Amino acid sequence: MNAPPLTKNQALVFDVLEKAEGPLSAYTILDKLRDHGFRAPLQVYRALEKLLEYGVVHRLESINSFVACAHPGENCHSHGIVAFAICESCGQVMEFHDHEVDHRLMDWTRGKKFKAEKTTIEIRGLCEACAA
Amino acid sequence: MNAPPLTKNQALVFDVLEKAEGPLSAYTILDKLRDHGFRAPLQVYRALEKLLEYGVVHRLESINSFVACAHPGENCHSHGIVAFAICESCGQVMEFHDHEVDHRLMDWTRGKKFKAEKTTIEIRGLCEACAA
DNA sequence: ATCAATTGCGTTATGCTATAACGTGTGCGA
DNA sequence: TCGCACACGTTATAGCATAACGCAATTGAT
Repeated sequence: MNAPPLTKNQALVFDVLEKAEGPLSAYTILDKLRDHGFRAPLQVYRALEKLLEYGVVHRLESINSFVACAHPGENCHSHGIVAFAICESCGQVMEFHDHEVDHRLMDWTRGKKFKAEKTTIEIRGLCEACAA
Repeated sequence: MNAPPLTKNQALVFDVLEKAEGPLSAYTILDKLRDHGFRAPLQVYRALEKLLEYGVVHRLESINSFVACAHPGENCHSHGIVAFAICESCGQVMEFHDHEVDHRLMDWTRGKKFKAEKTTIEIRGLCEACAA
């Protein structure tokens, strides 16, 4: 699932996410792109759908937001399960991968014959700077 | 954080969740409780807030729904991180705990000096019956 | 070359999820 | 008895996401 060349809207949305300090909601992205002609949520959601598919953007389920993948250029889907630590104070997101966690979860799903499609791991709390 | 006696609304909401086959959205709960006098979303959300606090109900972030804890009577918060496998076909939810996963995530947060408050692990896919 | 299928795009409308803000009543300890 | 905390009810609003329609551009098989 490597990313094909992005369309205009996809590139605009991706650009906003990449330049952002932290995760953004779809409507925040929309507002940032009004000057570029965006007028409706669907324009954002449709672009996001593709960017998620290509693996260059992640969705943070617990805060209804989106963030650019921390591994530009690479195919993030191949790193196994992606985990996130989200600071509830400053909004910063750290993305990481842990193969041992993947392994444990896969063991569990295998044992239950559960066919996993998409796994979410999100840790909310305070980053080092904000916890001080 | 053991559960104090539930108020009327809390008991009603909890009862609906416990008798349900799978997770329910707040608005679905509301509809099921109209006969009991519920008229507004806040009545549900306020009850859910407490039930979540008491640990007798879990929120499934990835599907904006709520489910009764699978360990009635016990204090679920003491089991460590709760993980869920959610069947996208039949809606059934399996709740489980894996201390090794907890450890790995805690190791990571310790290393980053990240103060974890709430961790979400949700696996979406197909249960054994539905995958067949 | 042409037709059909696919994909992206724009727009309007709508539905679902969640909370703000205000007021009421009740119980309980100082 | 006063003040406080808490549950509750109601109205309104904010925030998140998609349905359904139509148009334009691209591609690719015949």
